[in-house]
Amino acid sequence: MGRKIQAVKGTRDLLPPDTAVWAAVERAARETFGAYGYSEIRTPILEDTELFVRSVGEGTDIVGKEMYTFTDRKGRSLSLRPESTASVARAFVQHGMHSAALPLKVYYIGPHFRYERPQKGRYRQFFQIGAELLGDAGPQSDGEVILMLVRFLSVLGFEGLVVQLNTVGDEESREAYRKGLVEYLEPHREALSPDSQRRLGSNPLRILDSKDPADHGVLQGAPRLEDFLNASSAGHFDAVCEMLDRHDVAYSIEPRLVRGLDYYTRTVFEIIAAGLGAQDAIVGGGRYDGLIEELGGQPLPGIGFAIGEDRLIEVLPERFRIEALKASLVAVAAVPPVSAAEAVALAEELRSENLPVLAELTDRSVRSALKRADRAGVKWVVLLGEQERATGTVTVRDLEQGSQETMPRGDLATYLRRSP
RNA sequence: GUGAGCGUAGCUCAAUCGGUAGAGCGCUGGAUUGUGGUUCCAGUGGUUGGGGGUUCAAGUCCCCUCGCUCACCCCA
Repeated sequence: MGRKIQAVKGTRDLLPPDTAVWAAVERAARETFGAYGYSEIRTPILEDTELFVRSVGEGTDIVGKEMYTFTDRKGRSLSLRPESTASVARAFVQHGMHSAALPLKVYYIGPHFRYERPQKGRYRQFFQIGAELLGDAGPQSDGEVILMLVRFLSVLGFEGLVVQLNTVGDEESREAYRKGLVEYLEPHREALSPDSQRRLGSNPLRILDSKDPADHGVLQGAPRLEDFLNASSAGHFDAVCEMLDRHDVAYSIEPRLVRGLDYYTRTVFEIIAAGLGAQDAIVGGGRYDGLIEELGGQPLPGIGFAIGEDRLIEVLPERFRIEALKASLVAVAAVPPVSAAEAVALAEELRSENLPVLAELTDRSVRSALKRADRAGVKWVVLLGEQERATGTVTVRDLEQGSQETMPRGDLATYLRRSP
C-alpha cells in the first residue's frame, strides 16, 4: 500500500456543495462589475520573475521571501503570481492597449500563490477577485472604483463594513515623506522592534502600521504624511472623499494605512471584517500611477483593488450562503417493475425542455429512491410506475408539502417550470 | 523563518493507574413487494498520522518525523 497523498500544505480542495457558494459569489462579481463597464481579463498564472521584482518591489516581503520562484528547463526564472495587478499592467503594455478606448476597465478571478505559513484566512494558494481601471488619473475614477466595490459587497449582503482610506501621495510627496520619516526614526533606531529596524532600510513607510507596541511609542512624535502632501496630492484626496460623501459611502481616514506593495501612489484603501482572526483584510487596493511606465509602457495612471475570496467567503452573510446552496433540481425515479432506463429517458425529455434533472440511475425501491432524492435536497420527484406508463401519465410528488398529483406526461414540463 | 497547541472510523469525539479500540452522526439495505423526513433493526467501517524506543503489555510513557490549527511576520 502506498502512502496517501494529500493536498500540498496551504492548498485545499473546494468541494460541493461549497463550490456552489463560490460560484454564486463569482457570478455576483461578474454582474456587478459588468454593470460598471468592466470586462474579464485572464492572464497567465506563471510570469517572468522580473515582472514582480519591478512592480511589487524587490524590498517587499512578497517578492523577497514569499514567491514560488523556480527556473524552467531553459534556465529562465519564473514565478507563480503572488498578485495580479502587475500581470494586468504587463498585458496592457504588451498588447498596446493604450490605443484602445481609455480608461480600460478589467476584472479577474483566479488563484494566486504566496509561500507563507498557513493560518486562519491565509493560504498558499488563495483566490482573488480584482478589478483595475487603467488610463484615468482623476479622483472620479478612485471614487467609482470604491463605489463598485461597496456595491458588490452589499449585493452579497454585507452590512456595516467601513472603507479604510488614506493617501500616500504622489511620487514626489511620498519620496519627501520617506526622507522625513527616516530622518526622524534613525536616531530612535534602537527603540524600534527588530522588524522595524529592518524595514527602516527597505520599506520605511510600513513601520507606520506596525503592531508592535514599542514602535507605537516611537511613532508618537513622527512626522505626519499629510504634512508632506503637495497641493495636487492633497486636492486629489479631498476630491475622492467628497465623492464618497456624496454617495454615502461609509469610510474612515486612517493616516497610518500604508500598503506593502511599492507601486501604490495617492489613494490607498482596505476593508477589514470581523471574524477572521489576525488576517482580517478582505480587500486591499489603491492607485498606481507609475506602474505602467515602470513596466516599459507610456506614462499612464491606474487604480484597482483585490478581494481575498477565501476570506470573503469565510465571513459571507448567511442569507447569501443559504440562497446559493438552494438546489432547483427535479428528481425522476422509476417505480419497479418499470426500469431505471425509462426514468433516464424521461429525464432526458425534461432536460430537452431546459429543466435540471437528477435521474435515478439504479433500479431500486420507491422508498430508497425517495430517500435519496430527499437527501439530495430535491423539491420535486417525478415517479414513473406501471399505472402511469399504462395511462401516459406521471406522478409528481412535492417533498416539502408531502403532496402529490398525477398528470398527463405531456403537461409535466410546463407544470415543473411554473412551480417555484 | 519563530513560537504555542493538537493528531483515534468519512465527520464529531470516548477509551480509568499502560492491559490489546468504542459511541453518535454518516453511508448501504431492511421494517406489508408503489412513497422520503421521525423511529427501530442490520450491515459498512481503523496499520490509533508515520518510524523508533521503554515494557510481559503502548492510543496512553520517551525520542524523531510528517501533518493540522492559531499567533508572530506578511497581506487578500
